[in-house]
Amino acid sequence: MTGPRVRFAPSPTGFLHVGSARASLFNWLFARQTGGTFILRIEDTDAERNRPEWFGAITSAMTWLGLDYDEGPFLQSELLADHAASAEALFANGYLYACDCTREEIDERLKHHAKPGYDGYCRDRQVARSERTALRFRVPEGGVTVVPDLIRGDVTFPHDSYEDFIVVRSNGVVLYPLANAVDDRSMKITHIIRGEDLLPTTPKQVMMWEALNHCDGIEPVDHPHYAHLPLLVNDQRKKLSKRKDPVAVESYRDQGYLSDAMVNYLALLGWSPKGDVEIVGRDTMIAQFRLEDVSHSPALFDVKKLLHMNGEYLRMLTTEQFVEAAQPWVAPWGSEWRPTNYEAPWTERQFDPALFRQVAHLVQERVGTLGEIAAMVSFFFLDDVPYDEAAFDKTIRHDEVAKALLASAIETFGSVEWTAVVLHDATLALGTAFDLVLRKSQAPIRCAVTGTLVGPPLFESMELLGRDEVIRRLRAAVARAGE
RNA sequence: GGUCCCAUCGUCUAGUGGCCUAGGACAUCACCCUCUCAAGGUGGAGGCACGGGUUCGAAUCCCGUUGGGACUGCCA
Repeated sequence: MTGPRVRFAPSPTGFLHVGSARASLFNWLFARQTGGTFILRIEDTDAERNRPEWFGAITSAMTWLGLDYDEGPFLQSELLADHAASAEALFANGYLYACDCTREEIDERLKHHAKPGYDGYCRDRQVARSERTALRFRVPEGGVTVVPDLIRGDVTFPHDSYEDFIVVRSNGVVLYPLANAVDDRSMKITHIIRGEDLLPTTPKQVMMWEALNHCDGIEPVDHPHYAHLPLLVNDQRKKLSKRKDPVAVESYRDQGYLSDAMVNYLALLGWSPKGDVEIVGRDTMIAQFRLEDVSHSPALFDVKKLLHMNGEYLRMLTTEQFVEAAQPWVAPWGSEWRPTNYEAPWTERQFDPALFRQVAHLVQERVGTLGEIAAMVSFFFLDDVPYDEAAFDKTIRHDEVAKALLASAIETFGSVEWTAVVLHDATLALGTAFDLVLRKSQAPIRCAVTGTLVGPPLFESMELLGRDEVIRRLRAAVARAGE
């Protein structure tokens, strides 16, 4: 394999962040288009923040999204020896120096200076290394580092704006900028595609990459190409927050968003396919994707548009596919995967798969997510109609005409041919007798049969429910109104 | 404060000097369809942040202003 090599390198925080998912998607699209290699690397060096058991959430979310990787997952925690060796080489070649300053001491010294950070106090003190010393990188004095970015062009950073940053903590852990660069070198990464928030730290990595290339005994490696993707922001125009914003990909899956819709929507954030069509499959995205075409400005993650797009995808499904996709929400007990903290409104005994199959097309064009299905069809399976009290009061309990109409309906429906068309006509005739238009005459019947005023088409629903059950419900509603 | 990034309808975007009277999508409004709710159809409103330049010609190139954001940790 001689194509580009790219990697997705998330830290395991318990779920896949939508911003990370998009970064992963763009890496994947680039790799698939160029015949390159897509590598998954879990950045778990910060033992205090990372939970080993959490990276499973990342791989399962990626699998759901269809972002298959060619190598990995590699755990950065298993590459610690490499990091340490590189740090030693940098130290031996004079690029790193020991520092025993505490944060307090530095703050004290810098109290009267406007510029925060580090003052270079230990730069030339030849401090002996100990378990109290960290290793800092000797940032070149003067000059600049240029980051070649495929999306933004060359970005120039003056060295003066960088303090001598810490590379190795006093406890021996090699920090992100070096660990990341070392792994990218050993994995022969050619293109680093990641979020724009990492752009300011990129010069550190470039400087260390360059320093490594000049260390004795280390084979020089070509610098990679960079591509910094625009940030995903919330309606405050701030970077998506793990605390305040719904960012877990898993939660969208739980709500019943389709993988294809999610991927399509994510791709549209910062990129767009040719022409006026936005609904495009993975093949089209792979064929048309260009890093050069990626937008420069932050994009707002708009759930409304995602919801619309999901509805479009839901409606493109055949009824069979729709029924299949709905299983985790309508029959979770028989489903391999099921949404977390979810319970169907009915029991396995109450649920009738054959009936659901017949009902499915009635809801397929009405829902935005698979998670909305159950509430819409629960009246088919529940023995006790789930009444919307406000609707019941308004259309039945406090309406004497409606009560009389229901009584007539019970009589009429007892003998008519049991098809949606006939039921429609019968209700129309019933309405005429009471001087009501169909929209009015169907309301109390709908409420009595389904419990609410909104839902799937009434007459088809009644046909599927059957004469006996419908009449039972009409009687129950009349009795209930008389209580 | 410093460094860097960014700037087309409310939102996501098309647009790479003349095809722009700025196109599409979501949201929104109206109408149509209609047994409810949706879905669907038709139509409307809505934008090049501002100021200078360059050019015969600028949404597109340059400069400045303003505004927004990211980073600035012994996190990643």
